[in-house]
Amino acid sequence: MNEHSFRKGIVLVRPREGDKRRRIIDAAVHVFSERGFFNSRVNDVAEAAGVAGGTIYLYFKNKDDLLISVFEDRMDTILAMLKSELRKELNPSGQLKRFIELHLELVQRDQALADVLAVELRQSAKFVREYRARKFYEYLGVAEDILTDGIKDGSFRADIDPKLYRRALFGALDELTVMWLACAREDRPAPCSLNDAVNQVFNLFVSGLGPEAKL
Amino acid sequence: MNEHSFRKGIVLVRPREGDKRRRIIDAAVHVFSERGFFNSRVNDVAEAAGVAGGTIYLYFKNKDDLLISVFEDRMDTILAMLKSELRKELNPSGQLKRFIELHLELVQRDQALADVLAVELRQSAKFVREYRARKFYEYLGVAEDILTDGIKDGSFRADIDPKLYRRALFGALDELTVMWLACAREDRPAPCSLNDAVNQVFNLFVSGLGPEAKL
Amino acid sequence: MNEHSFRKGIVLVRPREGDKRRRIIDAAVHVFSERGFFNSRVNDVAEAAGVAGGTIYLYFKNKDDLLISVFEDRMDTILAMLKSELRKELNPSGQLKRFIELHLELVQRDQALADVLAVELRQSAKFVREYRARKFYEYLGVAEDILTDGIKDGSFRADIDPKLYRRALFGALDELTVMWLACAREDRPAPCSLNDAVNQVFNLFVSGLGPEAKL
Amino acid sequence: MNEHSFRKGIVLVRPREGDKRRRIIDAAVHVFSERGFFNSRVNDVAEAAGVAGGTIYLYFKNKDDLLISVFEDRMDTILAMLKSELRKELNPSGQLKRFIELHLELVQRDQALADVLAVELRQSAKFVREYRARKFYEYLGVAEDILTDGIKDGSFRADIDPKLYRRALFGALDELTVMWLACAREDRPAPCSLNDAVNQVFNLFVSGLGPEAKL
DNA sequence: GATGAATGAGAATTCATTCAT
DNA sequence: AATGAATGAATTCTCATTCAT
Repeated sequence: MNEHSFRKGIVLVRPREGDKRRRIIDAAVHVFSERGFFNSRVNDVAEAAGVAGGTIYLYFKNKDDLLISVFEDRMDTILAMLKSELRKELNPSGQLKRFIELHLELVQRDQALADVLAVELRQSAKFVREYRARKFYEYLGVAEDILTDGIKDGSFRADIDPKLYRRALFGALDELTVMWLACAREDRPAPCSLNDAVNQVFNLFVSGLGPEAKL
Repeated sequence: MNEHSFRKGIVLVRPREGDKRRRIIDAAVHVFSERGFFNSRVNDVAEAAGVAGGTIYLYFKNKDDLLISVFEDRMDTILAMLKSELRKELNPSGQLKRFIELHLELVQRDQALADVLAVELRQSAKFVREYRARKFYEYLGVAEDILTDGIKDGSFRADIDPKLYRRALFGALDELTVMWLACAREDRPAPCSLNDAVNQVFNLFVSGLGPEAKL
Repeated sequence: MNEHSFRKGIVLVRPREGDKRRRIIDAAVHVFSERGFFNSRVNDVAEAAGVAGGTIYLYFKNKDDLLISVFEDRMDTILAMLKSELRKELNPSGQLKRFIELHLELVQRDQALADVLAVELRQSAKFVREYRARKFYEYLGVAEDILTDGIKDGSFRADIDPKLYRRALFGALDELTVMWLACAREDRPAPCSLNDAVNQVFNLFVSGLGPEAKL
Repeated sequence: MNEHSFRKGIVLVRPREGDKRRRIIDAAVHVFSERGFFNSRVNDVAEAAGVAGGTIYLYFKNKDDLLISVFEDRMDTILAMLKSELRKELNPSGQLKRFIELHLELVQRDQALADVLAVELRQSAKFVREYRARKFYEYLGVAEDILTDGIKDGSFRADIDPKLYRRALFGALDELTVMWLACAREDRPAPCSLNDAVNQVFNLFVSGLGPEAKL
């Protein structure tokens, strides 16, 4: 809210700036992930965040807004991380591999978040149909940029539609996410190591299934 | 809607056995697709089906059961059609292409159904987490069979994990579905023809992105 | 709702037609009168009417609508009664006296109703500011007609503004209503008999109105 | 609003004692008038007064107390003004006319206040039923005194009940007030000039009261 | 089987009031 | 004194489900 009301490095730092809002969002990720968005009560989130029910409404317009805020908050972090990491890669091929790696790493590291982003967010009609657009397209945009760069420099074939491929890539990763979450939930072991998954998806997208593809 | 399907007091046209159940399921597909499962009222479905609210409960245990029944009903049809169509294809490569084609055709032919299958089914906690499994795995199984057959007969590389690939394939198709539905909803033209989409996805999976792959 | 779904005089009369709606309105008059509109809970009304809370919402859009419906329902009855009674009077002077009499009689006969009409209805901003108009003006219109008729036939002075006088008359009666209600509430005796009140108000208004003022 | 009424760090213009209380009451008149008492939030009043929400509770016990305080504060002023003005009039007839005049002038001068006094004060159950009494009866008492004086000195008929007539007078004026406020709110022109209204009401009451009715 | 009126548990949201700073 | 973030009790309204007809 008022992020600048204290002076850095001086004693009078307002304790835990943005604390409540942050705690609520963090709690929401876990509660929504656990029970699902529609089955979670706002008070569940409040309790998990250690605040009173009404407090949620000081920071969020309503339950939907809370869901959207969770999304925005997390996506901001993820997008920043993603861009910064990809900048370290030299060529589109490396970037694509890193993109896949980062996506799947994230899923493993924070399953609750993965669940909210991959499953719960699709619930709110309002979300999928009206809001999903912005940050989501930014994420897709990152993938698309890799593809167009690769086409330009000749690492990828020129006859593909980047808009279609970025979707296919996202869909594949998203579905693997759902699979992984299901395993975790049912205490089944993951079907393969993260490394294997990354390699397989990378190979799929770069070389395809064809036996003579990859020489 | 149904007030005239028989004549009062006369023995006549007893509406076809199973008529109501069918009409309710058909209505549910459209209502759930329109408003989303959680935002749909049971009475909305009843009204759309031209039956009274209570009638739903003569055919389905509860709202969740209705959703599950929609899924089972449609999946049965789809799986039967899918299997029968694939039997006509001679080799795994042709089957894969046909599989992609049939999936995407389905989306175009019946968008409401596609929407329910692709989006709404992820919703009900009960669903994604407990139910989705059966018929959905059967669908995935069809894809997996194609892959394993292809590996066996040498048309596909041996170093792929069919369980992972079938998911990636489904995820890619699913996400394209979502994209298509979004276009339809917002009256934007679809990004490309069905034929193009089939080819691109097929190429992606069979040949990958590599420029010199498929010679 | 469906007032015509039964045939009068035949056995199969649907028991107590409009029963619930009627009972809710009757209950609302008493509950609102007792606790005040804003301090009444919808469930109080439901309980008083002997129905479940949700049932209210089958008959009324919301709490405000219930208040407005109470008003409309009662005013319809009152206006019908008023007009029918006034038709029996031969001249404006007699009608004016009867109008005053009926207004004050009503207050004495049904204090809960009087309280809702005179006090509680002024609470709902929506009501006073947007709705009050219609039926209320019809009531005022009855008074105005008497005044204009009286002016025409010479029983009342011609230099008065009927729009102003009808308001003054209503205001005087309304305020007496409030006074009477306060007495009843506090178990004080009414300040005077109904007859006296009628005569005094009549004298006040008629003598003031008379062209050569009551000789 | 108030940020510049004193200079920081300098002893200077300590805002007038009672400043906050006054500002809150003034704000309350407007906010209550605008939205109605029950629909006004305490914070609305605070904001309008330019103070923090909690500050209200340094000056008033609770929301009801605020309403009562508004009433008392305004009525004190009005009663003082009223008495002082009436003292300038020589006879009951002149006083009655002046009373009417002052009442209606008040409405025109400060419509927000008039609205609160005429409409909102009937609201709070606590109010109409317990509190309204005191200052309101003092106001009525002023009217009654005029009437009894007039009866004593023969300017008014002896057969009237001053308790009834003072109510009728107040009610008439009150209702005209409501009418005026409605016009103001809907940007309709007032039905007549203030002078006309005063004369009409005066004629209504005085001619009706006159022993041989104003010849 | 079919109906649809009735139910009542459940949830989101509001807002008067408090109190640590 | 003043603040305004936080509280949590209270209330409206919704809707899956039941059941008498």
